Amino acid sequence: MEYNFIEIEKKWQNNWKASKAYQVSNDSSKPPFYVLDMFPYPSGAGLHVGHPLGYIASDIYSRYKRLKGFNVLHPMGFDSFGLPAEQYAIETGQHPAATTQKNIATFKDQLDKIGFCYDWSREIRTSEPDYYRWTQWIFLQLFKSWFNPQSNKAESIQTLIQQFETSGGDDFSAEDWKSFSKNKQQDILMQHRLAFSAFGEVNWCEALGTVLANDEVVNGVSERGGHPVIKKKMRQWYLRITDYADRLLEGLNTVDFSDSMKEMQRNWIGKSEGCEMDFEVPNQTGNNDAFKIKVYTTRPDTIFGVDFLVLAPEHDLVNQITTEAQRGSINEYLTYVKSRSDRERMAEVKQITGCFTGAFAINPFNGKQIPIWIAEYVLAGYGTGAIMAVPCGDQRDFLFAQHFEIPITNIIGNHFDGTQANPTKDATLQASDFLNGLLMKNAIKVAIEKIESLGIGKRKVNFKMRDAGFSRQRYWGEPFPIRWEDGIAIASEETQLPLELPHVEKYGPGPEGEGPLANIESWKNEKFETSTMPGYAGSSWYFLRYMDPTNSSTFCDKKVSDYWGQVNVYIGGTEHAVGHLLYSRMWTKVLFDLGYIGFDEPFKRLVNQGMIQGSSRFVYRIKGTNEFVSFGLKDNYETDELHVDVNFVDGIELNTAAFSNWKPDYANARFILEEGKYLCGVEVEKMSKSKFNTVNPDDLVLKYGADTFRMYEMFLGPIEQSKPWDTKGIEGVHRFLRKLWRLFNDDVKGKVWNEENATDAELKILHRTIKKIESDTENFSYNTAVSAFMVCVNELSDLKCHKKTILENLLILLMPYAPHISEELWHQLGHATSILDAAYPKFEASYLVESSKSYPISINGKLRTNIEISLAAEQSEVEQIVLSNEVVQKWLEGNAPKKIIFVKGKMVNVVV
RNA sequence: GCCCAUGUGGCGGAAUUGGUAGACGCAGCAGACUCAAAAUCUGCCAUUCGCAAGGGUGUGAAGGUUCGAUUCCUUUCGUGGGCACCA
Repeated sequence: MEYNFIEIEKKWQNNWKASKAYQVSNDSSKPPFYVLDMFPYPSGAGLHVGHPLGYIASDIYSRYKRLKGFNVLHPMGFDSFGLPAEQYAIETGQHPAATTQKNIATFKDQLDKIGFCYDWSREIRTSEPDYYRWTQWIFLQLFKSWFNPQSNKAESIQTLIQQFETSGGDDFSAEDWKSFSKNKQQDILMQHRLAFSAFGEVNWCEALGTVLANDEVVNGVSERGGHPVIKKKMRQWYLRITDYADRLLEGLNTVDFSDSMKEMQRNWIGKSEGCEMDFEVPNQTGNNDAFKIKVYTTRPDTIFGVDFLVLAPEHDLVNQITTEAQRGSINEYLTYVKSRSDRERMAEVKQITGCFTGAFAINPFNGKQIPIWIAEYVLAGYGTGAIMAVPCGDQRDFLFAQHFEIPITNIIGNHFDGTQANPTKDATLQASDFLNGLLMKNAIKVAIEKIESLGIGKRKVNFKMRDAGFSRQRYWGEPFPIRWEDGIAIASEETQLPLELPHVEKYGPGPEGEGPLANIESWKNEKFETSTMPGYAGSSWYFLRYMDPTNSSTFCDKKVSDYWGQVNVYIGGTEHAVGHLLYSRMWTKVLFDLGYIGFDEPFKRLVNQGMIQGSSRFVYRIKGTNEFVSFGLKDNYETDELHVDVNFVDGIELNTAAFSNWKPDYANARFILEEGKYLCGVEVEKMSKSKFNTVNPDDLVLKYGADTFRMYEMFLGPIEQSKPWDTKGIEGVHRFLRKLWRLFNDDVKGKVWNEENATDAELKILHRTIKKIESDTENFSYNTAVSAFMVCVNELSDLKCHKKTILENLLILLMPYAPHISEELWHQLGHATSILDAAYPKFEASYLVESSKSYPISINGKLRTNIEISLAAEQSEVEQIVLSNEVVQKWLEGNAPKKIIFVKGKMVNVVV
């Protein structure tokens, strides 16, 4: 009987489906365990081999936990709002709802073939009204809440109103508050709401009449059409995530994420401590009102080394302080900056740009006049948008000063050599008045105290993180349940939700860059907000909905979320390190503060999967011809590099016949070969349809079966590591499964397994495997687990062990990895119930006890021989054995050893 | 530019806390079985010197700590991911 994986996999997939084997109840005596995948965006390209990497890992873990006696929640759904579907709609006229529907069907079909244990009865789609009704509801909670710094948590906006009514606010009294107009009151409240509206900059493309995503902007022009793109201020919604900055930092101490992941989040939040300080700018028009420029610095200790101030080009005061003489150049510079993205502005430090405003500020400590410049390396969004530049202590300031020939003041003596800045805090200050003689790091505190006592500034904690933009001028997203009346945002009634996305025929932008919803008359008449929510809205809370997916009275019953609790293990790519993970952490904290859930961190443990990259192949067409030249000869010609479908290439050798048949253009292609072959160029890059480097899992499942595919993906390498896909090697895993099969069945003789008693040697193999698989599975070290299965089956085959007592335990260990073949063989062994709920084998250490070990013997750290020594032997005994050894004596050359290092159970090193 | 990760045979990778570098698999080579092929099985497989025994070198590069470094430290180069409107 042969291993017919096609039949076996179909049989058990149908069987599990019919018996609802993967349906999970919210009511169980077993302890709960929640294993979650980052749900996919259902792109039109379908699933490629990169997607299942994390899904297989989580599937293995879920199945393993189920064997260990847990009630495992393992759901899947779709993040189905998003830009690509809309772009596709603009190009083809097909409604995003229709294409999304179709793409999801394809995804589900592909996922099912791999044999995942998802409870599909809990599937969610963020673009369904039943789902986004609750996204809108949570948005309203954010809108109706503020962050109370006293209680350090979100509270109803009503408590703030009460506070204003009884004791007023920062700069107004209770009486003032009551006298304010309704609009003014609402404006003030808006400055505290967790979801708020304000003006912010967007990428605006005049030619296309629309706002563009950063992705759609390439080198400062639109990807479509290559039109210029500038910054434009528009009214936008934001989430006040900065109020949660400290709690987002603290929360990292309570979760099990990798250190690098925590580091990335900490850096993103970017907490820094320093101070704000005012620099006066005498008003040149003779008015006595001087301007004040507020700078933020983390290095107030360097105050006597300030040689110039730099403002962000967008800074409010730029226009007012610029002198007439400089106005022309400043305007020119502003135009240049408008065309540059933040990224470009920070990245190209080699190219130093800036412009002098003509104005001078006064250093409050020594009265020195310092020139004020504007430069693109200062960003308006961070700090106060103005910095004090200290060239001797900051390399960027140093290069700027050098480039524009601004004289440099040295405040650290010979710690500064005039050729580069010294950014350390370990130098002793000189020429710094009251700070003279202090170490810089100690001077920071002294300087801040002085600044505060002089009343020219104050201590200030700053965050790099900015409030999160929450508006998109798009169609395919959640509508805001907000109407605008006389400039006041009015929340929809919660009972009126969902506010359904209206059907449109055209997806073009509305007037003035508004979203497509602005083109719908009824929508405008109702005064509804015309932008929609961003992609991360739906994904910020979906893990809660899986717990209680069909509840129509609340987003998730508190009793249910209390039962499941936090996601125990969350698996997904590092590309979400900062965006999605921070947003969902914030939403969870808000829902916790408001009492809707009982935990304030969503994910207890995070496992990052690496990205599977594509390995692209290139051919080289000689310019203006239909002739293709092999890789090694391409430098002799002028060529165009073209992606070629990786499926036409064996290694790097092109199948020229298949290539010619690929596209009509290539039908008459001619080839210049090297050594009779056409060789392709190779590059590792993102797996993408447009690069023709995608590999479809369906083909592999068809050819080798789902079990082989699952194990091969895990065998590729550590789960968290990125690696290019290579199908070579899958044969080895397939051979392993066939070898396993032959322990039970012979192709000719049929059944070969028996009920004999196991020998010690066989039990040793089994228990070593149990131990290894259990710890590897817990640690997500699946590549070594697969290897351990191979070793086990190799050894059992060598011993000709066909014993049921050994094999049935092996099957349970293997089930999470290769469920179909395990279930089939399990039943062949005579079991009537499913292997899905078998009991995990228990490891017995007694089978592995050894009495002696072959110790490696090194001379001066170099391995020279091995000696079998009892594990009970102590140092003196071991020394005796080692020194009498022939090989050791040869290396000693008659000398006595200096030292003998003996690590029990490990090794011996003789130092000569 | 900044942040994070990463670099080991022809290839994917393994190596517990600093303790035998190259497990397992792919590819390759030689052989067995076969009319033949597939499948399967056996052996070899970092590099270099050597008939062999045995020795030298070797974990991106250069230094350092240590009896001992793929592992720890410093410097440096390459590659991948992220950088706020892709998801």
